[in-house]
Amino acid sequence: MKIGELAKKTDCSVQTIRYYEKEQLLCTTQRSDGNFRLYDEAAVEQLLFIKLCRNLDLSLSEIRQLLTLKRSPGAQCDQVNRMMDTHIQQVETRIQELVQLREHLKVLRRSCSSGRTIEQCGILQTLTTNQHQKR
Amino acid sequence: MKIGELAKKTDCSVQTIRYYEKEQLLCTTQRSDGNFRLYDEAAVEQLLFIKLCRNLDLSLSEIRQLLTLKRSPGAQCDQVNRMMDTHIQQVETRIQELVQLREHLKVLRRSCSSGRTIEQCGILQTLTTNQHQKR
DNA sequence: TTAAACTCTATAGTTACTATAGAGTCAAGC
DNA sequence: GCTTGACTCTATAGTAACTATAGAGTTTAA
Repeated sequence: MKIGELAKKTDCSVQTIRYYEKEQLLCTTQRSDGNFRLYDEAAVEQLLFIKLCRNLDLSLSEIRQLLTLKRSPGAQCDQVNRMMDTHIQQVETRIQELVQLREHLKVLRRSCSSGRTIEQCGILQTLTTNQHQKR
Repeated sequence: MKIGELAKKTDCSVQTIRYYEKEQLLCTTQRSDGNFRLYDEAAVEQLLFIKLCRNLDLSLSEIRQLLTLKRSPGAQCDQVNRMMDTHIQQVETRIQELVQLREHLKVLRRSCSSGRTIEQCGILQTLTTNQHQKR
């Protein structure tokens, strides 16, 4: 199958597939006489695996590691578990940051109302005041 | 004051200050005989304002708009309020996405335990299975 | 006077793509 | 055989908000 068909099957853009190849997430494939990339079912599986990982917000580098690990089925899988733990922790941290940010934004928003001028704007006043607090 | 002093006063890197100037968040300043940028207290205030906005995760483009608005003190400030509302909504959405992602990751993590091999790894098995769910 | 510390511009790198230009390939219809 | 359209190829630039570097010039203190 050519790249367009693979793209359709996996709901991935053609450019993204070529990008993944360049980034070593997909191996270089056979080429046709006219220099077109040719793929098989294994490529579909691999690409779907990559997509699932991306949906989990794993980086391409992390996915690359997972793909490497998959190639040694007898090795310990602790590294996979550790990667997930670290990743979960990062998501957790980001959620907490955003929750705080949201509260900060809401407080700020409440300091203004409609019908005011820029000069009277509670938001701009707060941001311009010299109390320069951090996140 | 030269750029290094401004950087120290605002806890901003020298490169970032030059970058902000290029991006029109800071106006071009006077230069010394030796072509060094020279700043005054107003620049400190402006840069601190930008930093506060960045801490609120506002984009440089949004900050640029705010700075423009600040220059017409008589205009209505509804635009500022709308920008905040939109921004709060975006943060809200992102939090919800991340909370879902976290749950998904936790479920996945529970499918594996220590001491397994790659072949037995619950995480990799789940990701390799053909149930290709979306986020 | 000379060395250290500072500043300047311009450029490349980061992440994970997306978009484009310009060229080649292939299949179907005339 | 020829043309047209759909597809593919490579290479390059753009995105956001910086960070890092090279190579040059300036200033200040010893």
